[in-house]
Amino acid sequence: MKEEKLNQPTEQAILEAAEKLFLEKGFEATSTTQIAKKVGCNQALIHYYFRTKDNLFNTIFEQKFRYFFQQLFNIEGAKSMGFEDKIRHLITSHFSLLENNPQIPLLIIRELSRRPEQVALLREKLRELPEQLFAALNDDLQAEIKAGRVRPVSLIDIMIPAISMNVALFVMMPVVEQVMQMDEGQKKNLIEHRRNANVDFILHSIRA
Amino acid sequence: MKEEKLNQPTEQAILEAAEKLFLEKGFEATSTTQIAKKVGCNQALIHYYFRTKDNLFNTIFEQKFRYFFQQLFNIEGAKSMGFEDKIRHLITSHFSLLENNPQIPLLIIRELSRRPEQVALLREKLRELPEQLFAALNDDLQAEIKAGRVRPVSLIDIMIPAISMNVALFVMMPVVEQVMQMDEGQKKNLIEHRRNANVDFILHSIRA
DNA sequence: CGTTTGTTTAATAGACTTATTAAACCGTAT
DNA sequence: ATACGGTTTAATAAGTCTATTAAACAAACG
Repeated sequence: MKEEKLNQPTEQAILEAAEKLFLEKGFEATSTTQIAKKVGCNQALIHYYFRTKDNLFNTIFEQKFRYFFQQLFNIEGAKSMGFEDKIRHLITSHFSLLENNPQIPLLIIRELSRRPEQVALLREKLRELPEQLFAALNDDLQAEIKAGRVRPVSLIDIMIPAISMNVALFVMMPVVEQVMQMDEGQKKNLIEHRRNANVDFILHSIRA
Repeated sequence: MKEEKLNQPTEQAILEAAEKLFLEKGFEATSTTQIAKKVGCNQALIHYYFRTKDNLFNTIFEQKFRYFFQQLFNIEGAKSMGFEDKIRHLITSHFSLLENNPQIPLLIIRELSRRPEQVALLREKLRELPEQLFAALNDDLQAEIKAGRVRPVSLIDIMIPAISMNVALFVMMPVVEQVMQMDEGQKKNLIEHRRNANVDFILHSIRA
């Protein structure tokens, strides 16, 4: 029986090498031979630990995925804030999460359509959110609207632009980087600017 | 010598089948065998007309690409409008272009990194815009700001959110569709709503 | 009717992919 | 030392992929 411990250095090394390659090139464009080469081991070893390439991919996908959404909904600390600070906190947290995992959205977009099993995973993860956060945030929003500090707008019409702006930045960044011939410093500057620009744009848009 | 006429029905059929598959699954995940099967012809015929798979892909990529950016910068009719109408026209035109070509952004994001030749193509296409439109639009913006109708904001900080919201909608739509189990009607409703919601969100955000 | 020209197909070479198998290896415990 | 466990490798099966080649086919022309 396979141990679940992962204390094996090679199994971990395979996971890490495969993660990098899958994130970078996608499932189809990555071969077990390439993974083995990156690890510095024999190709058969990949199959010894994970049996199939699909297995290996799913392991990584689920793990990255659970981590990503766990972080996404990990929004303690915003509870006692005022509305504007709460929005600011949520959006910048989302931004930072993307900054630290810039390739995950594209991985999901790329691979989800051919993997119905993992659609269920995403659906389940997404069901954890709505009641707790969404309802509370919506109460706050309605109060702000009633108080005349925010124009009448639905919560979803705030969230979609916020998520879109954050995700689009990191999904499109590789293209922008190449086309604009940006160096690392320019890229960092752009990201740093967008971190606040995105949330400011949202806040300006919803004020009454 | 190969004719450039494309009056060959099979050559056109190959282009159309390949376009669908490349857009749907990407370059790596599409085989010439699959293309031939979709066309209903022998696999060698693909190579008879295009010699290599890479050739075929590049032909399609460049064609789609030129069309996309030509449309993108085809913004006559906005000249004589007031500022708000001009912004509205530009953003909804962009939205409609994406609506009619929803897979092009993802194709570019997916394939551009491995194709430096086509980075040059994109760079060239992008250089056609800036002087004409950007400068004129920026003059309008500065006038609006001076007149106190728009808050102080740079043009790029308006364009990035606008493009991001529009692109993100169509790039993320396949995922949203699957996860939310939306039918065709719900999808249409969402798109119809976002068409105006996106531009309204921008206009609200920039007003003084 | 036969030839020519462009189109299409069958066959296949050669490279690469995933996955399996048996053998080699290596540290540990008897 | 030796036998045993898990680990790693070499070898290879079986399949797919791109691309080429030679032959079959069909329509137009002499």
